[in-house]
Amino acid sequence: MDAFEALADPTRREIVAMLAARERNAGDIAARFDMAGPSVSRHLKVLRESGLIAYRAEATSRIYRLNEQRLDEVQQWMQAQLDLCRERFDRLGAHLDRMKEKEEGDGKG
Amino acid sequence: MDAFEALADPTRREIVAMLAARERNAGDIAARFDMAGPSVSRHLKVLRESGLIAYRAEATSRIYRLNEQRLDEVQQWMQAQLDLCRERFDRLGAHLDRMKEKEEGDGKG
DNA sequence: CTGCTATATAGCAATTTAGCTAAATATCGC
DNA sequence: GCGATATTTAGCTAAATTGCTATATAGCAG
Repeated sequence: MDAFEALADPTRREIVAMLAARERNAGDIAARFDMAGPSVSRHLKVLRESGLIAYRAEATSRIYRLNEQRLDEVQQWMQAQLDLCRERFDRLGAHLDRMKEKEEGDGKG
Repeated sequence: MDAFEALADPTRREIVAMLAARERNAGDIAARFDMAGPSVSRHLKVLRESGLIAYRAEATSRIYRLNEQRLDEVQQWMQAQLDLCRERFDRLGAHLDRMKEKEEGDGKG
């Protein structure tokens, strides 16, 4: 999953956010950045190669759109880590609960 | 949010996944990789500075744990983009539904 | 085919990164 | 304090990345 690498750059994250709202052509995207056109074009290429975005040609312009599926893959990896993290936390909570109940059951306190 | 940059590296993602399951000391983490200890140590540093992990010292070892909060921030950014994406898709669906109803109401077809 | 617009690629310089080995730091047992 | 263990920092090199400008490609208007 090379998408993580693509998302490491703030310019590319902005592009992703722009395209999450709606599709846009390369020129509109480039216009939003204080950066030479070719530089933005390269960012688009990285995003394309990561599978996070795709485009269709329309006359002379290329209309970019987000590829939800790839974005979802990244999302799910993140979610999986969080789930593991929280599951562990829950187990700890349950464990402490059991300890507490046992203590109370022992007539201690 | 520098955490995205930290997550760009596959070794660091593996470390995150390891720590999502449970906390571990630096040596255990390093042992899992076919890489010199100092190299792993540097990855740990990057993760630390990104706020994704933290550690506590215990005797001579440093016990690392995931910082769920930072992970959650990344997760939420991802989720926000997906939500935007899907919301737009829903609007399109609703729009098409309205079109279809209108057509049927027109007695066309 | 020519010129115009939209976009991408080539090639370059500066910066960053990931790996390595060697050395420093810190804790523990004596 | 000394030696052993655990871990990090320093300093290096090779490779990758980012930005730039100049050039190439592709469709459209005439």
